[in-house]
Amino acid sequence: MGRAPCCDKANVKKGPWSPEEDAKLKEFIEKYGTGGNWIALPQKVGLKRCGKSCRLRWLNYLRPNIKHGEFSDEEDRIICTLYANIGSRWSIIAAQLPGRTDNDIKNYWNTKLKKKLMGMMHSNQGNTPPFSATPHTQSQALPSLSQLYKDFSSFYTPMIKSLTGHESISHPQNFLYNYNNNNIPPTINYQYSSYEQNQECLMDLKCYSVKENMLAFGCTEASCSSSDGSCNQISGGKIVKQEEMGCLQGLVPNNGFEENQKFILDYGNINGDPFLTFTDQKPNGILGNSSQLHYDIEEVKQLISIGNGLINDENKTQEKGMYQYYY
DNA sequence: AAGGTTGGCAACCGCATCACC
DNA sequence: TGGTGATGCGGTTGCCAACCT
Repeated sequence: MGRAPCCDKANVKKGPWSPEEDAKLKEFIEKYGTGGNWIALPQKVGLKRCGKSCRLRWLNYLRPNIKHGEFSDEEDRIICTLYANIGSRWSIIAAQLPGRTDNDIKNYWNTKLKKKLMGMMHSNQGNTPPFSATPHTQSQALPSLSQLYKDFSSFYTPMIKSLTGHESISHPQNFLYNYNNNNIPPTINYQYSSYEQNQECLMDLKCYSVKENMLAFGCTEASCSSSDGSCNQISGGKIVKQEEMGCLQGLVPNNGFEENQKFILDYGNINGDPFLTFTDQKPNGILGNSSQLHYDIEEVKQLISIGNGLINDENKTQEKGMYQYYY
């Protein structure tokens, strides 16, 4: 037996809203609010509409400060950046764009922005992306990190330039290469913080400094100002309490990873001292502990290419999963 | 001018999650 | 703590206007 429908389908009007219906709904909500119950609302307002339909109409069209019309370049850039990081989490993306609704952004992405990006990619050297869309298998050799960087630079930099206005990303600026995650094409995240300057915030994502920048997905502010000392951050699309994110409390020793979890590898080089940081990511997207280890680039490559299992700093084995390289 | 095609967008649907009892 | 209803989200549909042939 299926669940009961939220309203009497036979007696509700569907399709486009009339100006009269809009006016009724708007006036009622502005006067009395929703009362926390959308299902009961249409009856109170005197509309033959489903509660869900009323909610949608209000949120996407009638509520104050809704922005309609053309998206700015800045909005384009934010959408592209967040989409590259978190995918089609439209509500989270919308939260970063005041006045825009998730539906608006979704439609805009599907009808215009995606095509615009594809156009840029295809016009770039007339080539397909230099990264294999085939999921990585154990028998495949991973490309070297320096090769990844070269490929990335030559293929994506013109596109990024057109989106951001930035000339180029120069080594050792960090970028994120999302390898073996079954996305086609593999996702690229580009970031601009520099190791030298140890910037707290990346250019457009308001991310953390290098040590914590694996937390960068959709973060709001690096600082915390709420009265109780806690605050919410968005990580991997999930809102989590800051204190839940071990990374923010400093680098803590890693004691191994749970099975089938993802992790992020952060390769860097400070004053000629290469390091590898990996951060475990729970299945729900929350990032947990991280450790900083000192390997050279060949060791990193070797580490990445070893087979299944868990990763920790003692046995240097790894699980299959999503590998995100920072340079 | 008319029919067909495409693009844009509002709205709907079904599912997952949340909140409350 | 499990059940139930409400809410929120993302994917999809369908309508309409603009454009093409």
